[in-house]
Formats: sequence, C-alpha cells, structure tokens
Amino acid sequence: MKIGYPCINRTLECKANRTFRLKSYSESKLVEKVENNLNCLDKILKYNIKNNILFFRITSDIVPFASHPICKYNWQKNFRDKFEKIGDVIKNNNIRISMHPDQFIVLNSKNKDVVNRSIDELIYHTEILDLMRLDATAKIQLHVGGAYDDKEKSLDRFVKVYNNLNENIKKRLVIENDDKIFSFKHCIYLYEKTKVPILFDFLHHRVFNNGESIRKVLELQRLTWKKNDGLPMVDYSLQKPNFRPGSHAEKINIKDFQNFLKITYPFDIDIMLEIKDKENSAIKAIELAKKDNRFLT
DNA sequence: TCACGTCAAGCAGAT
DNA sequence: ATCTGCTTGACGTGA
Repeated sequence: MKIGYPCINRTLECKANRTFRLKSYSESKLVEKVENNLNCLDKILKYNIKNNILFFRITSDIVPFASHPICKYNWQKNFRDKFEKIGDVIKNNNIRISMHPDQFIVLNSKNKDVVNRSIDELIYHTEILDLMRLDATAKIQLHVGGAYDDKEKSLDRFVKVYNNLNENIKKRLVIENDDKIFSFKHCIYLYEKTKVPILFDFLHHRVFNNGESIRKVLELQRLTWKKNDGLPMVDYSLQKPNFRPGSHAEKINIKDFQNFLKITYPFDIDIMLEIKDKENSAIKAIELAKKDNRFLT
C-alpha cells in the first residue's frame, strides 16, 4: 500500500504546473515553463521521499500546449535528460506515479475532432511517462466521457476508440468511475469488452452507485489489474460538508479515513487522496495506516 | 503591487 | 442562454 496526493504541493514554494496563455505563446516561454516545472517536480518528489509519500500524481501541465498545433518545439528531445533523471529518482525510490488528463479529453465524444485531440493528449501523457522510462505500473486515469442521453451507444463508442489505440497508450490507460454518468458498473462493462483496468473512486461511488458493497467492488476491481499493472489504484476523498455532492473536503477526517482503511482491509491498494490540503493530509493518512498495521511499501 | 477579467480544450446539470 | 464544476487556480493586463 502506498498513499499519495495529486499534482500540487502546498508546503514548497514552487509549482510544477506553471503555464501561460495561448495568446502569448513563444518557444522561449515554453522552454522557461518546462524547465521550471521539471525542476519543481524534482523538488516535490524529493520532499515526498523525505516524508515517505510514495504515490504521486503528476500534473498534466508539465509541458503546456504539448498537444496543441501551435507547439512545434521538440521538448521530447531537448528535455530528454531531465526526464530521465526524474525517472531515476522515481524508480530508485520505488514511487508510484499516475496522471489524470483533464475534462476535455473525451474518447467517446460524438465529435471526431474531439476524439482525435483527446488521443493527442493521451499520446502526450504517454510520452511523459515513457521519457521517464517508467514501466506499465505508471497509469493514466480517465473518465469514460459523455452520455449524450444514450449511455449504451456512448459505451460502445468508447470500446471502438479504445480498441484502435496503440499499445503504448493501452498499457497505461485506466478508467475511473465518475459521480454522475458512468458508475463502477459501467466500468465493469467496459472492462469486459476491452480489459481496461478500473481505477476505483471511493467518493464518486458514494455519490453514484448500484448498491455494490465496497468489498464487492474491490474484489471485482482487483481482477481488472494484471500483474504488470501494479497494485490497483483507488482515489479517496471525503464529501465537503454543505457543498454539492462530490465536492472535495479541505482536510482529512481521521475517523472517516480510519473507517476507509477498515472497510478496504485486507485489499492491498495504492490510495490517492484527493483532498485540498494535499501533502498535509497525505502525511496524516500515512500515520493512520501505520497505526492500522497496513504494510506500507 | 495588486485587482480582477480571463484562460486550449467538453460535457452535464443548475440557474 | 448562461454559468459552474471538474483532478488543480494562475496568468497577465491595466491601473
């Protein structure tokens, strides 16, 4: 079991998601931002290692506009060494990595351009992880997409597009249940058609489910991850009181997390804490897991 | 230095 | 029709 947090560290001064406006695009600006982002990613990883945080989601903003036609710069070649060095830090310290392309990536869109641009984004995410020379345990997590008032057709479109993706993408892509359109059950349907592993989002499931117990979900989920995929990943969050269902809490709630550890026992999973105060909650969660005698490696 | 309008991209649901 | 949220607020112009 590993426990981690996504994208941003609130203790360190630097940010690995610096970007800029398309209007002010220039190659020098791109280079400046990528340099900043990679240096900061390196600092965050070292902070995490010091604090025994061995799971981290890398922001999609590492290389701004990477999949946009405006970008002609060969960042893959020119930053290869830096990517490799960061990859070495990750591998030498046995860190688990994920990425989460944002909401604009819709593989089952009815619009062919959207699908093509989405695939370009997946290629970009894949390139980042490949440049770091990470194995297939480094995952790219994606929601299934839009429903367009006909979920069955949407799911079938997803299957068709997925089957035509190249193996480099497929070996990293996992799908996640969302909080209003495609539940865990829909993900199982897609797994049966495509063998795509399922990343289980605990809060989304609380908001939108088909009555399955957590134990049942974890049993099913485990079957969707092959040995090469590493431990199943689970996103954990907590409802922010008095906000719309699914909104993320500001900080960890000890009782709720202890309960989560209890109901997920004895499944060995890697837990991504989607909580606003990031590394602070991760550090607390790791302490709680240790107290609970969970095996943290 | 700071306020604040705006930012590459899709979709659903609320207002 | 327009706004908001989503994994995450930050950019950058103008005063």
